[in-house]
Amino acid sequence: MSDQTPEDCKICALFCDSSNFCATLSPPELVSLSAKSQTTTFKRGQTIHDDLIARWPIFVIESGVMSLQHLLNDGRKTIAAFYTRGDVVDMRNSSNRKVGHLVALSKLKVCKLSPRIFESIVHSNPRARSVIWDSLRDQSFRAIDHSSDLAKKQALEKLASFIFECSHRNPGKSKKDRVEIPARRLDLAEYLGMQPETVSRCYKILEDQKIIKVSDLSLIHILDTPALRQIANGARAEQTITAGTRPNLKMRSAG
Amino acid sequence: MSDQTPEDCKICALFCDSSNFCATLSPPELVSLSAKSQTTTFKRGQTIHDDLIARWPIFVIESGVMSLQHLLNDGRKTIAAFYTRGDVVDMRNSSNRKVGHLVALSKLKVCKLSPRIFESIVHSNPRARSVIWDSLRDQSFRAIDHSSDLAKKQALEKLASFIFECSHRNPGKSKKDRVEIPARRLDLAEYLGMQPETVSRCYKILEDQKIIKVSDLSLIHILDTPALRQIANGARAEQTITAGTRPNLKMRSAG
DNA sequence: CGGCAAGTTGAGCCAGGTCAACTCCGGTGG
DNA sequence: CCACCGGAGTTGACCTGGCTCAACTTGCCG
Repeated sequence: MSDQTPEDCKICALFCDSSNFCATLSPPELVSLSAKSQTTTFKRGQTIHDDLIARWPIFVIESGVMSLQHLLNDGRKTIAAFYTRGDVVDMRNSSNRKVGHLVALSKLKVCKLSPRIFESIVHSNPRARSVIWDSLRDQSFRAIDHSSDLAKKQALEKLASFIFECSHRNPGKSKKDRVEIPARRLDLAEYLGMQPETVSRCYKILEDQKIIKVSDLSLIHILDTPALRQIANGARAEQTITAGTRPNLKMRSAG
Repeated sequence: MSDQTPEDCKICALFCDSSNFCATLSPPELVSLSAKSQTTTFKRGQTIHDDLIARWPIFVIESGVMSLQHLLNDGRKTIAAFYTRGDVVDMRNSSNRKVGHLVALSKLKVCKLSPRIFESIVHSNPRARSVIWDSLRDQSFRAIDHSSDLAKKQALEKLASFIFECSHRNPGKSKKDRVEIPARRLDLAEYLGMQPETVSRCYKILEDQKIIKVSDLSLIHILDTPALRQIANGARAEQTITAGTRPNLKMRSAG
């Protein structure tokens, strides 16, 4: 049975991650899906063009990070959603509505699936259907969560939420207290609806309060999970940006 | 054939609206779904309890408006999503993740569907599956759109976007320029991540600029669609809240 | 090593949050 | 039928979180 599994699939995100969508498939299904699929890579900043999406509306993120961006008329940019390893992106209605541009935020590898084969597998295999349905529903609720973060949370609270979101989204890699942030400060700001300067200041506050430690621009250690959770859930920090930085700055300039 | 259609179904939102999900069903399918479904009504402000959702995780909005609310620890409330007539709500993963509370925003009638029958229809009927899948994907993209509205738009821009969102969501009722707003000011504020006072001020600006006319708290007329569209798409209004109201207020107090 | 892009720090300002007073309206009871 | 009440909405005045702009530092790539 395993000897029938195509080689490529053994390392594929859809096979290993993504709640094992491909692992629910029978070998013949897997072979036929694999035969009609293609991987493509993108460099950071590259946009996935509309005509490519029209031809291959369904794909899986193999590695790297992809963003769905919206642009306002005057140039303000928003990252409306992130997709990471194992996420299944289904753009089959992108022609009906203006969903935005897909842009690679890092070196990105995607596996484009044949819509026809995908559909026929979803039809015939109830377990596969259930997995893919759950994943789609999960994306929907993730977007809803993100909306509510943006709606009422303050900058510090949004950042704290985001750290937990990252930690939940790659449970393998992060050993609970180590969280990988898959984006640059600028991207992060665009996702959280704030300015890069503000992101930077918020990180500083969390570091000063010994709640996190920023080892690298893309890797942080959570030192005090309950405190971070408190902030993320909106137990309104008495230390806001103003209260947090300005006294510190004064102290620093005084010392 | 039509004599086999259960009476209840003829007026059901899932049958008439919702891209005609039920209309794709064969009479026997419809009969079996109908037999195992139940309608329930809620009053404004009522929460749909978790145990009800656990037993009936899939339902359709027949009439009225339902909201998905998130609550922060210090009491700040957000309406993360609206559901209106024809929307299919699938909460089958609500146990895995904290999705929030479902609260009726008006007199609400929902039709609870048997998950088992629903699943079997989705399995056997490709057209029904495609319709329901599209609808779920649409909900997802709607949430993503909403995120990007909240992330970078100013208050006035968010309100303008919201008016278009309402107009698109019940294309039947609104005769292009008449838009029904299905929520109170307070709910609207919670959905758009702003204060009721600010919502009120923004309406006033749009009225003063002769872009809309508010006939009733829940019904507005769009007088200048291009201008409203401009604002919604972020062609940064030179008239912000401050610039809009304060001069007016001065004029008023001077006159 | 030089040049550019990303990130950080600082200072000032403004959009919108906050609080308080007032109006409007639907329901209730006398 | 009107007096009263309470909750929703509106208006005004003030205040602040975070945006803006500018200067600086850091890190990456050739």
